[in-house]
Amino acid sequence: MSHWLLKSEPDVFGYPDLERVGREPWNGVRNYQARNFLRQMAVGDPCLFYHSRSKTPGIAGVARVTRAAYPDDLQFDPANAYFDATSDPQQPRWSMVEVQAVRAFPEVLTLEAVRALPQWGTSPLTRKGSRLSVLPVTAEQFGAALTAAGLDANSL
DNA sequence: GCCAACGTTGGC
DNA sequence: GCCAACGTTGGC
Repeated sequence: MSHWLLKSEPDVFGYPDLERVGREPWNGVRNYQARNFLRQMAVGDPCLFYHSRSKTPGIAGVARVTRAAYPDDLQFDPANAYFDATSDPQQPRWSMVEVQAVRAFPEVLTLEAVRALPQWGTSPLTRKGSRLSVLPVTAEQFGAALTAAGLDANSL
């Protein structure tokens, strides 16, 4: 089992939105490195849900992968902002997974608080200028984030 | 293959 | 809203 972190802008789609809808296709990823991570995700993998471009950037909750990578349909919709005219339907370029809300953090674990966790020193998340929107986290990083948020990793 | 220009991300 | 950092594009 692998652990992941997904970034989302709460003004567009925040953790409360995921709780409201239950399951959500994680579409619109248009970065090769992030896409490759999406393709490595397995059903059941836990994900930290991160709020970016927010007044208080940080981890808002835990999600879980409910469907492994499949073609992102937005790439074939000319009316959609994520349309990619050069993607071959026989060999779709972009993938998405489906995720489900698992548990909200009691309060957002701020980026500042994440940076203070020694396990996170090597993560792209805490590196200045990092724009990777889907990234792997170690089990240690995942556990440390849950503990810092006041949750028991075994209670998920 | 290089690299400047551009558009986007994301913390502040 | 600002701007540094980044990934992508396209001229050469």
